[in-house]
Parts: sequence; C-alpha cells; structure tokens
Amino acid sequence: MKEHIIKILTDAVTQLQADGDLPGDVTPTVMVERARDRAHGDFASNLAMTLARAARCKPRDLAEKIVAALSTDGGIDKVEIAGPGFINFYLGSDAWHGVVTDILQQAGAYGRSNAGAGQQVQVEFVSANPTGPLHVGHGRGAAYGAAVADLLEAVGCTVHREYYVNDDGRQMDILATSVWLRYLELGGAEFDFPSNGYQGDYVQDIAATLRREHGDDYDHAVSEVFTDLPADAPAGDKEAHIDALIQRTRELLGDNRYRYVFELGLNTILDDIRDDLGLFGVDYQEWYSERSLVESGAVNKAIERLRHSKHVYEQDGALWFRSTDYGDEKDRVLVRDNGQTTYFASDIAYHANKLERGYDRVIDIWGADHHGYVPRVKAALQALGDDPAKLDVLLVQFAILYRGGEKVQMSTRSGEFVTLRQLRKEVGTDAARFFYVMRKCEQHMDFDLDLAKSQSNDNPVYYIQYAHARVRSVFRQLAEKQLEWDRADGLAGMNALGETHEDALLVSLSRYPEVVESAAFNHEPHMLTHYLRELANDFHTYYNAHTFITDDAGLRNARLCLIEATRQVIANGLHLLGVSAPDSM
RNA sequence: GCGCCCGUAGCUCAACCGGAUAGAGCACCUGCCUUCUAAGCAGGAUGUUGCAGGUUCGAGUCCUGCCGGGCGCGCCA
Repeated sequence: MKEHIIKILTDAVTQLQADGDLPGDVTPTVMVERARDRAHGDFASNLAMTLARAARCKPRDLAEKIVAALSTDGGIDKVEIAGPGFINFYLGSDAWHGVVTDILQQAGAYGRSNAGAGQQVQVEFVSANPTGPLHVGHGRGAAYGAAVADLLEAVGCTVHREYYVNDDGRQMDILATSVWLRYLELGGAEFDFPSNGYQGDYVQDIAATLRREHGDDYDHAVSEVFTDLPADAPAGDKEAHIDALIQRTRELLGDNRYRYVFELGLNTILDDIRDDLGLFGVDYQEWYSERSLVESGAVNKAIERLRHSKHVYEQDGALWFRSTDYGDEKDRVLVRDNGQTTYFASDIAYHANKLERGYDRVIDIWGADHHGYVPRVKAALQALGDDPAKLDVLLVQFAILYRGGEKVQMSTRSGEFVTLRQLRKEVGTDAARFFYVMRKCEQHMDFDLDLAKSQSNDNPVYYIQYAHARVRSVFRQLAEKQLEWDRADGLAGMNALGETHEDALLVSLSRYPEVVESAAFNHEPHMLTHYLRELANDFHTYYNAHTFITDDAGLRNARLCLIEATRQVIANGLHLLGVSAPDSM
C-alpha cells in the first residue's frame, strides 16, 4: 500500500514536470509514512513541503497541484491537504482485509523480506574473555546482538554470527596459573593466593577436575613455587607478582603440562559459555580463535602490511602504529618492548580478516566502556587500505539491575558477580531476552528484576505472551463447542468486519513488515518490542469488546481469521527476539 | 583537562531521514468476571523535552556554548 502511494505521488510529480509546473531538474525523494494520528488518515506525505523551495511556491499551493495530478484508485477513499502542506491519504477499511490473507498464507514468513538480499553481514558479539562465566553485563550484548542478527536475517541479509575467543593473552595465563594454584591447595598446600588471580569458585571446580583426573601428577612443593618472587600487593606490585608466578608455573610444569592446564581451563569455561548462551537462545555460526590468528601468522602479516603503509615507527623499544594520522588521540603500540604483540595487533589482524572474507558489512557489538577503541581500529583498517565505513561498531550501555528497589551490587574482583546463568534462573530466558532489548542500546538501562519476574499486566513480556495464549485458548473453546473454523469462508467474508477495534488491529498487523525492516536496518530491536506491546494491546482491547465465537458463522470465521493472524504476527515477532510464544499460561 | 554517550510527565522509557496538538507503561483514583483465561478491559492528568543562543516553512531531533550524569583517556584485555 505504501509502495502504491509512493508510486502515484512519483507519477504525479513527473506529470507536473512534463507540464512545466515544476522544474525538471529536481529529483524528489518521495517519503510516505504512517500518519501518527488517525485523524490525519492512514498515510501522509510531506512531499509538497520538501519540494516547495525548488518549485518556488508555497507548500500548500504545491500540494494542491500534486493532488490534482494524482490518480487515486485502488483502495484510496480520499486525499486531503492538511497543516503546513501534508498530503493525507485515507484508505477504505476493505483495503486492509488483504493483510489477513497474506499473514495466514505466509505464516512464519510474514514480515520477512528481501530488502537486504545479497548483503553479506557479519555480526560479532559478546566475545567475553573465557576466563570466567558470563555475567549480566554480557547479557545485554548477547540479547541485543542476537536480535540484531536475527532481524537482519529476516530482511534477507546473509548473517554470520561470530564469537571472538580471546584464547591467547595474558589473562588466559593468569587463569591457567590460578587453576594450578587451586589444584595445589586441593593437595594440601598452603599459601597466599595471588591478589590478581581469578578467585571465583569455578576455578576451584576446574582444579578439582585436574586432581580427579590426574591425582598428584601436577604437584610441586610450595617452596618451589614461591621462592624469590616479587612481593604481592599490598606491600608489592601485584602485576609483577602474577607475571612472575605465571613464568614460574611454566617452568615447573614444562610446556606440555602447562598447555594441558591452560587448555583445561579454557575449554571448561568456553563449554560453559557456549552452554549458557545456548540456553539463552543465542547461537553462533563460528567461534573464532585469537590464537589461530597468531599461529597462522595473520597477526605478523597485518603488522607487516602496516609497516609498508609507512604509518609505523619504533620508539622506546616498541613498535608503534601512528593512528593519529587517522584522527586517533594518540599512537598505539603494536609490539611491546618485550617482543609480545598487543591485543590491538590481534584485533587489527582479526578485522582485516573479516573484510578479506568479503562481508559487505561488519558489525561489532561492544560494551560502551570500549568506545575509545573505535577510532584506532578504524584507523588501522584505513591504513591497510580497507574501507572503515564497512565496519559498524554498536556500543551497548550497561544495565543496572534492581531488586526490591535497590541496586544490585556487582564486584568482579571478588568473584561475587551476578552471572547470566543466575539471571536466567531468576527471571527466565524469555523475560531476560525481552527486557534487555526493550531499550535503545545507547540508552543506560534500569533492569527491574522484580518486574521481569512478575506475572502481571505490568510485565510487558507476559502481556504479549498472554495475548498469544488467549488466541490459542479461543480455538480450544471452539473445539469444545464442536465448532470448526472455516478459514476460506472467513477470508472470503472479511467484509463482515468493520468494528473500530477490528480496523485498528488490521492496521497494526499491516505495519509489522515495516517495523521489522526499520528495526533491522537501524539496529534497533526495541522498536519491535514496542510494536508487539501495542499489537497485544489492540488484541486485548478487541477481546474484551467483542465475542469471537458467535452464532453468525460468517462473522465468526472472519473474526477467527483476524485473531489467528494476530497470533501469527505475535509469534513471529517474539521469535525474532528469542522469546517463546506459549499456547497457554 | 580532552574525547564519546546520555538528559523528555513523580518513576521507567517512545517519538521512524527535521514534520501536524511530544506519546506509552507504571504508580494513583473509579468502574467491569453466572459470557472465548481478570496475567485482561473501560474511564480519569501529568510537560519551559537540562539551560541559552543559532540554522528554516517547521527543532525533542541538526549546529555552538554552558549545566548535570555515565564511560574512556596503559607497552591491560
């Protein structure tokens, strides 16, 4: 319908240009949008206002010319000029009936489109270091990333979901060392656990596995481990202490054993993260290993490419990338004076690799605390001769949890953070997924745990799911009354509909594909959550105002078609958000 | 100090590329269950869009300067 209106408006402008009423050199972009207020009709265009200047006449006068040149047919009841020069289109109620047929025919495919067909998109999200379980801070990135990916897929893009596994850095060495120290403790050793080590219970679980499977094979005397190490905090430097401890661990265990402990820690935690995300309804096409980039030489290759670009220099024993040439605040180190490449160097290689793979668009979803990182990554891509505009970095603000009106305190250092797993158990996957994407990603968010758990109309998740379950319930009642839904009869008799509530519902249903498309291309799943709430509201209102299972078979079948279509759209929308659509509640 | 994000009703948030009288929900008050699930519905009001300028037919939206909050500013990741 919208396309139809755009077409007749475009035709009208062409007509006016041919008649000399409009300059021929202007190429208007015809915008038609849903009227916000139904008093303004169903669709509105601001065409006359945007063209007024080029046409050198008043918007309202131009609007009249356009309307005069308009060929109105196909369901348009009337066209009016209003306000400063809007052209409003009023549709007859039967213009909307076709949407029910569309929905019932297309079922799960209704709302999907090919608007983004041919576009290869990569979405990288969560990518938390595998040094511990995911916490609630990762939850928002997971829910948001999954929704953005699913939305893009719904509009026809080919989407590759990816988790970048930081399996190569110092943090992983700290984890391996922490696991081994806990293992020694389990063998009866006593010492002060390093203040910079990983303290969570999960480390002890991994250590227990090591001891269960390998007995005392990995034991060493405490004196061997801690002799001649720089002091730990508070007296000494905790960083120097842990680095020396890592080195000592490597020496005592030897390459193979150290590797084993390292892998055990990494794999256990990665399995846990994978499992956790899976239960959260978040799945990936690929888990991309940072270590594979290092081992394949891709990191060194990227550094060499930068070196050739002449934006690299040596200073203080380190190798620097002159990112300030591309607007970054300061230059960045690629290779440290100890010869180790930085995380940034891996990340350059990783992003270069993404673009080499031929994606039209690369989307990174990061926590907002990493925003300072964006300019340097884009700078590197530019220096490499890649197009930084292909990279979209979406920054997700943190969510603050509230329970009983109080902020839930989180402290990572003591290991007493709230995990995503705990959140799922407390409020359920459906509520968590929905709540996380209810707000724009750049918006600071308050996550009310009590509300997410509450089974009341305050809770938008239940409100929407309830609408879905209610439709199912109506059909169960129908069966109990020994009646059958004659779908063909209902679709043929849509003219029986015409109540205000029915018109409103039809209009809402017809909007769904537009909402999906808009939410997808703007990377704003919250638009869908708002839409679904409005749709559920339209349904509940209708439900209370009219009886669906009436004695009039024609009316009954038409209404059943309408509510089944509503159910289908709710199910489709919830599915895109990773939320279930229950048959009963 | 510099950079990025945010500031909309008592609270949590919308407002599609700059459009018409800035909208929802919650909280608060009043009604509706012998009738398809009351996890629902109907009715009731709330604004100097942080402040001050600017751009234009039109600004919550764009520009400049302030104020307030968050985050970042490592040879950490």
